[in-house]
Amino acid sequence: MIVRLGYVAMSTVVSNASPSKTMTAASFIKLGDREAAIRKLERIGAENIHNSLRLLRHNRAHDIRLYRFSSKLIPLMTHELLDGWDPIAVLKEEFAGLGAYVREHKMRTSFHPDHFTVLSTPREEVLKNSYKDLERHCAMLEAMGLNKNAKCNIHIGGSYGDKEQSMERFIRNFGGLDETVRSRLTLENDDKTYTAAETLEACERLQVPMVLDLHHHMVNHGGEKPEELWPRIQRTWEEAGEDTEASLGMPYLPPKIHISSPKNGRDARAHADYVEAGPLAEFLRRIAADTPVLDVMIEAKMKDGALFRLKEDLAALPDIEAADQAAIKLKPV
DNA sequence: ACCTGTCAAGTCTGG
DNA sequence: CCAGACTTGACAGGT
Repeated sequence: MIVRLGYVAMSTVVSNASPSKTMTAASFIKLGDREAAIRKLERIGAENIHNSLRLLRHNRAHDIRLYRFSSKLIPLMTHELLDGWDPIAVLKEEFAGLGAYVREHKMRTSFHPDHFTVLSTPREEVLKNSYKDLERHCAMLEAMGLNKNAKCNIHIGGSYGDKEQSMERFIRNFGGLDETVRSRLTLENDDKTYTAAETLEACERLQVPMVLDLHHHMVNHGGEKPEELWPRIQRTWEEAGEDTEASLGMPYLPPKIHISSPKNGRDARAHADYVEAGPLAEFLRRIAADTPVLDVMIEAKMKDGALFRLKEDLAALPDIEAADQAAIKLKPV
């Protein structure tokens, strides 16, 4: 089994390369001149895209093919103050340049809109904003010229005192999305409400691939072992790829999981600086026989710094070896 | 250069 | 019905 490692948004290795610089609504208003303030937002957006490209070059140099873009690329993109503003059209060239690099090097990229995007919500306003946010994220991927292999990952959302009913509402609201958006989504189990087994059921009903978060599963589960759910999770990925040979250099779109380690015993949900190799290696061994390629997204405070350390720690185990700077393979035992 | 409070957005809990 | 916690990187304003 080949395991490819990736990281999220920012680097702790490359300095001054934030892809998430922002502007507050208060300072937008304070500037007074609306047109000037909008130009400033666009400059920040262009800089964030430029830094994202710098990070992709860094990734390329270190064999990292898996990367999640920052959801804060364009500040205040869906804020009501900026109604009528179309930053994606304005930054068309910048987005196209970023996407061209992704395609040239056959990288796998994604977005993860933050927790304000909630399709299980009973509130009309929240749903409307969630639709808008998802549409904008997909529009950015379109502007990059990336096909359906570039996904948008979200959670099911809140339970509002009735988990089953909220799940049904999620399914209904999901159906209200445009097909072009739906076909880019993945669903991830969360650390408080919907477990991996429950998320998997939604994925099977909606025919959406599932991203298994092993850390979330550890703190929120119904007693199932992740390897027991794995064959079904893997099946949700079977139809998810598009033209993968040309765009990713792979025969299919590999399943993806998230990994992080608890910060400490007291707050088991918080993310630690680095990722412990042991528990991940244990899971990998259990699924290795039936999983030729797995993509693992690292969610640790030290970002790519944690990636390199994890790769070294994994490669030091007797049944694992390095495949390159950012991937490992499990030797058959 | 460094420190601290604040920030667009949502949900949950407790009062 | 409302305040505060949750959580993250970065701003804003201070020293």
